[in-house]
Amino acid sequence: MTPRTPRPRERGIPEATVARLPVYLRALQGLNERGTPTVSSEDLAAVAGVNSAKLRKDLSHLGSYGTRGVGYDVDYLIYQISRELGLTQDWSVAIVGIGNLGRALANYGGFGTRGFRIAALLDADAAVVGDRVAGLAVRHIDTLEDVVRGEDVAIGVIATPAAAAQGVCDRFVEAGVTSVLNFAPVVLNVPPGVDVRKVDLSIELQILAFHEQRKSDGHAADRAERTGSPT
Amino acid sequence: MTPRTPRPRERGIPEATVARLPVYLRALQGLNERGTPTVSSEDLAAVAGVNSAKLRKDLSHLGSYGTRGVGYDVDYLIYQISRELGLTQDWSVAIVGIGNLGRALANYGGFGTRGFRIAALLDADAAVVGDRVAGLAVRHIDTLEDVVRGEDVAIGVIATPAAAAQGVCDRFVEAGVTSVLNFAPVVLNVPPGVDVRKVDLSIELQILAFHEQRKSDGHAADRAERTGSPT
DNA sequence: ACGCCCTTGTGAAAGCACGCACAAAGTGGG
DNA sequence: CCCACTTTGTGCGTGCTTTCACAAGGGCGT
Repeated sequence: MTPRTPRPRERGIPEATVARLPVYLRALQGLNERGTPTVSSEDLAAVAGVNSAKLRKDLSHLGSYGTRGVGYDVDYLIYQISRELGLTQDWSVAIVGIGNLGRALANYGGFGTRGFRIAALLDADAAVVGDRVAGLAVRHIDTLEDVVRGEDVAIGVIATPAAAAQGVCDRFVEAGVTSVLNFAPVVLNVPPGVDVRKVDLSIELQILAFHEQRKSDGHAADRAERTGSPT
Repeated sequence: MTPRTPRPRERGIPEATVARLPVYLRALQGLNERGTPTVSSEDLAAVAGVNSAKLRKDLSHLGSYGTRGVGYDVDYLIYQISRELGLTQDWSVAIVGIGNLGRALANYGGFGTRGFRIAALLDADAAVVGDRVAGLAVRHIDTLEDVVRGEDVAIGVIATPAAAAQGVCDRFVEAGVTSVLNFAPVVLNVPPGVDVRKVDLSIELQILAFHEQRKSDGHAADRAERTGSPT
C-alpha cells in the first residue's frame, strides 16, 4: 500500500502561517500590478514586513513553488496562495447590523480581493430596513435564516451592538453558518466546529496604551507600587 | 542568561498576556455591573473564553491579587488591570480618514471603557472638513502636526484609503506619535520605538475562508490535487 | 481553636514559533 | 561542459506559550 507516502506538504499548515498568507498575497498582488514577474524571498519579505527565513518557511508549507537562484513566479504564487486560502471560490457573506460600522464594511468594496460576495445586509431597526447600502437593500433580521439558507452564506459578520451579538451569532450557527467574524465587543459562545474571529477596536487601543505607558514611565516616574507590596 | 533571576514579578509581562488583559477587564466590568463582588478564576475564565490555568498565570504576572479559597475581588482586579494597561490616565487619540470607517470609529462611544479621548478628526477631503462627527468638527489634514503637538496625541488611528496610509503614518511619527492603529490594508513602515497594530477585515475573512474550505472539502469531495504533484 | 475544603499561584512538561545558517539546486557566463 | 553565483528549502537551537497538576494558603463551620 502506497509504499512511500511522499507527503511533501502535509495537510497541516500552522495557524501562524495561515495568518500571514493574506499579507503575502496582498504584497504579491501589488508586485503583480507593477509588472514584476518574479520575486525573491528577500524582496517579498521586505514588502510584507517579515523575516525572509520565516517567509520561506511559510511558503514551504504549501509546497516547493520557488526556483532556486531565481525566486518565486509572482503569478503562480498568487494562484497557489489563493487556492490554499480558498479564494478560488466565492464565499457568501452576510452582514448583520447596518450602523456606521456595518455600512463601512458593506462599502469596503472588493473585499480585499475577490473571493467574497456580500449576500445580504440585515438589521433589526425598521428605520434602517429598506435603505440601500452599497447597492443592496437592507433586509430585516427576521429573514436571517432564509438568507443564510437561500444564499448559502458561509460567513456571518456581526456588526451589532454588544448586547445583540450573541443572539445573532446563535441564529447564524443554528442556520448553518460555520464561520463568524465578530466586531462586537463580547466573547461569543459557539459550539465546536464553528470558527469565530474577532476584531476589537478597544482591545487594540488598550494594547497600544500598555506599550505607550511603558515608553513614558519606562524607568522614569512613579513606580508608585501602591500594589500593596510593603516589603 | 542569568538562569536564576529570582525576580518574582519582573516588569516584563508576556505579550500574549497583555493581549488578553483587555478581555479580562471587559469580563470583569460585566460582572461588576451585575453586582458580583468576587469571582473565581474558573468562572472568570469561562466568561472570558479561556482556560482557567492560563488566566491564573496571566494574572500572576501582575501580582498576587487573589485570595485562595475565595477568588478575586472584582473591583480590585479591575483597578489593577486598568492600571497595568495604562487606563488610569487618558490617552489622546487622533483619527485620520473620516469616511465610513472613520465615522464608525468616532461614534464608537466610550472607547471600550474610558481611558481614551478623541482629540481630533482629520481628513484630506475639503468636502468633509467642517462636518460635525460625534460632536467634533472635522479638521483638515494639514493641521495634523498642530493637533498632535497641541493635544498631546499619543495614539494615531489611520482609517484612510491604502494609498494614503503610509504618508499619514510618516507625518504622525514625525510629529511625535509613537503608537499607531492602522485600518488601511497596507504594511506600514515605521522606525524603531513606534508601535503599530493593524486591523484588517480582508485578512480576517481570508483566514476564515481557509478554515471554511478545510471543513467543506475536509474529507468529502475533490482532492483535486491539481497542485502538480503527479505522485 | 481545629481541621476540612476550596482556590490560588507556580514548578515542570509539552508544544509552537522563530530565525540562523547552510546544503541543495538551479542559472548563466566563459 | 564546467564553474561561480544566487536563492530556495530546511535541520536545529532557542525562547515563548500553553497546559497540567499540585503544594501552599486562607476561609468557614463546628
